Amino acid sequence: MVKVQDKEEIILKAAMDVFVEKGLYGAKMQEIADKAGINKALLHYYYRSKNKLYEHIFRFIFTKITTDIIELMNTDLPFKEFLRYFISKYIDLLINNHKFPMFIMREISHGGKIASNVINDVIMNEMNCRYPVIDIIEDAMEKGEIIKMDPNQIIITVLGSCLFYFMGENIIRTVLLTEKSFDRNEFLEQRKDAIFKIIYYGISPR
Amino acid sequence: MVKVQDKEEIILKAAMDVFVEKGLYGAKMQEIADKAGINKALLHYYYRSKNKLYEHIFRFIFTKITTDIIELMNTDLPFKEFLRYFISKYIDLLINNHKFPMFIMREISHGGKIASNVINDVIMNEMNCRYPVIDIIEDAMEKGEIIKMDPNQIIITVLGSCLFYFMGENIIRTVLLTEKSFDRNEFLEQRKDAIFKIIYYGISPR
DNA sequence: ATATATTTTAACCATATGGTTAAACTGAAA
DNA sequence: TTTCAGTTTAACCATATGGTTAAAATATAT
Repeated sequence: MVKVQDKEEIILKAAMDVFVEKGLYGAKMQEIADKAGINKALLHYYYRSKNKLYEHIFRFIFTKITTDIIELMNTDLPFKEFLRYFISKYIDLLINNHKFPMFIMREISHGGKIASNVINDVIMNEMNCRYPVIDIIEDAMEKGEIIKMDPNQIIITVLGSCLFYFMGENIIRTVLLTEKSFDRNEFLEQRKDAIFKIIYYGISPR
Repeated sequence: MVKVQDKEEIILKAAMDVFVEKGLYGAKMQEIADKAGINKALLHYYYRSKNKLYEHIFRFIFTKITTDIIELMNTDLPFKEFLRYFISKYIDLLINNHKFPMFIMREISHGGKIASNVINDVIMNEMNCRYPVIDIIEDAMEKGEIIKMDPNQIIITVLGSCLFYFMGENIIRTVLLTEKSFDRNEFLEQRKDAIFKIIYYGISPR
């Protein structure tokens, strides 16, 4: 017989697939139950309501990617290497979780309670006010390695450049990257390099 | 009495608000009817079904922003000025339609028929195979004004840098831009400048 | 083996929702 | 004024869906 913990994990995995794919409203409890190989009543037995289950999933995913990113920022590398390292590892992260950004953004853009509760919790716990990146960037500015500007502009440019491909992959592939021989892995390796070069030299003194 | 065309516009506006805010599944016909000040039956009288209405809205929005962007690219400016102009105008566009990108992305990421039909139609009509930007970029590379790299990397970086703020505004404001005195307009003006500088100098020869 | 607690299920229930229908209303043409 | 096409509405319908219940099945302890 399947152990409780395993069963819980099976359910969670099924729920995650469906919610990530279709969002809160588009997901149906029946579909989740089917995917987990159980029936609806058991789903409610484990997770009292759709909203509870959804919040569970959202919290799990949001926490995972937040801690992953914070992990990436926790380094002593000098700025240039840090930037290269961060971009590369962040894109690796996205390759392995390519549907998460859209899922999170979709939920956040709704501005519902579920998202904001989780976000507040996670930010309270994981991030203590000031993130290390800001310090790393400001330090590099002090040393004259990069030009002075609002560090947030740099951060948003890095994140946006990395994320956009994954959020819009379908349309980008339809409109922009239309070659039949397109090699996703190769392109993403080039992408790491391009983002690093553009941004690093874009903020270097001239 | 309200004219037919006006009424149609009222309905379309209401439907747009609700669909953009909540997506296909989250939107309810009743809510759209209420917002338009009519009842459900009339909604079905004008637009036979929810899917039809949704496709109408999606097509309208997708066409609008696509043609707006193509319009921006239709210029004779030299590369440097073109890049500055494009970023500035594109962000202005996003300021005035800040919920559209998320709406479009959400739909596209589903990969449903509705989106792909519309996209194929619009791309067939509006874009004839090769976009002017690629030419502008490759031209600048020939002249040695910018370094050689896959033009798509530049395009994706520009679009991602511009779009990301609008797609993730809620979370960015929560996590990154937390000052009470934050001035959105001022920040976005700075953003135009930052994106231009980072990318232009990032792809300039050194 | 028996009793007890925990899992799992089939059958229901109440409500929400997309969609229909037939009748009533309205404005303009004849 | 009458007529008729085009509008608008209230009342309905069928289905889907989140959620409940009570009983059956299973595991565990004694």
